[in-house]
Amino acid sequence: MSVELDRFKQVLKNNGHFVTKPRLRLFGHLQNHKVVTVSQLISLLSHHDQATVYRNIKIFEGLGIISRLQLGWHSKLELSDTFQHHHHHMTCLKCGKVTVLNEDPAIEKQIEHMSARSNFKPIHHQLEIRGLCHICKKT
Amino acid sequence: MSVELDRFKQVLKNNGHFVTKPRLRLFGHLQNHKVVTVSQLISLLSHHDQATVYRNIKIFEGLGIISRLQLGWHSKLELSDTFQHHHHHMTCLKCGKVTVLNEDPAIEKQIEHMSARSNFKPIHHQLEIRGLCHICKKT
DNA sequence: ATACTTGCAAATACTTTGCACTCCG
DNA sequence: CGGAGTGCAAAGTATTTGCAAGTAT
Repeated sequence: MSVELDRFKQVLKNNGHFVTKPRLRLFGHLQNHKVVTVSQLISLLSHHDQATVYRNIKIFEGLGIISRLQLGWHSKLELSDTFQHHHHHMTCLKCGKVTVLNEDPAIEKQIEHMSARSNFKPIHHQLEIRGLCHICKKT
Repeated sequence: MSVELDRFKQVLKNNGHFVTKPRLRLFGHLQNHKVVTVSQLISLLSHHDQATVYRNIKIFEGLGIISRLQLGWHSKLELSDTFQHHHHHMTCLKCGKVTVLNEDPAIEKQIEHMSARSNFKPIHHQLEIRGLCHICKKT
C-alpha cells in the first residue's frame, strides 16, 4: 500500500471522516489522472451518485487533499502537494495539452521573497504558464 | 478618455464587434474592481440581461481582454495584461482578501528560463500565492 | 450502537440558446 | 440599410439539499 494512500486515510480519520469506497476510488482516479475536471470524475465514478462525487470533492478541498486550478478554460482538480511532488503547469493554447513542470528551486525562492516583502505568510502557490507547446510552436 | 478605453474600443472594432453600452459598462466595472466574479458582474449590470453579460464575457475572453483566474475557491475575472499592468495575486486563506503583487523582474526572468528549458513558448502566465495576509497571520 | 455516508429525487443555481426587435457603423 | 447585439423566455447544465437506508468504526 502506497505511502500516499496511507496518508490519505489518515487525513480522513483524523478529521472525523470515514474511509469509504467512493472516497478511495476518487483518490485513485486523482492519482492516475494528474489533472481532471469534475465532469470527468463524475463519469469515472459513474456507478456512484454524482451528489456523492460533489460532496467528496468538497470535503477533499476542505481537507487540503486536492486543489482546484484554472488551466486553460476550465477549472480542474489535482492532488495537492501533500500527495504528489510540488510542481507547476504549462497549458498549450493551441492543442490544450497540460504539461507538468518540475520544481525549480530558484522560482520557489523568489516566491518566498515576494511574500516576505509583502508581509504575507505563504502556504502554497500555483503557477500556470500559457503559451505554445514544443509541437504547436513550430506550426 | 483613457488610453485603455481607446485600446478596448479598438480591439472590439478590429474584430468586427460593435462598441455598445453593455460592453462599455462591463469594461468599466472591470477597471474599477480589479477582480470580480461572474455573479458580481451580473448584479453590477443588473439593468442588462444576464445573457448579455455572459455573451460579452465570452467574447472578451476570446479577444484576450479579460482572463479567468482561480483565486481562493471561486473563479474570478480580471482585465488581462494588455489593459492593466502585469501582476500576480496573493489570496488570504483566512479572510479571503485578494492582494495584488507588483511585478518582480526576477520571477519573470525565471519563468522565461523554465519555459525555455521545456521547449515551450510562453505567452502569459499567472501566479497565485495562498497563505495568510499580514493581518491574519498575527492571530 | 451511532455517527457519518450514500443514493435517489427534487430543488437551486448557473449558463446557453432561439428568436424578434433594436442599435451601431 | 444590414449585420451584429440585446432582451426575454425557455432549455440545458451544473451543483446542492433533504431524507431514508446503509456502512465504517
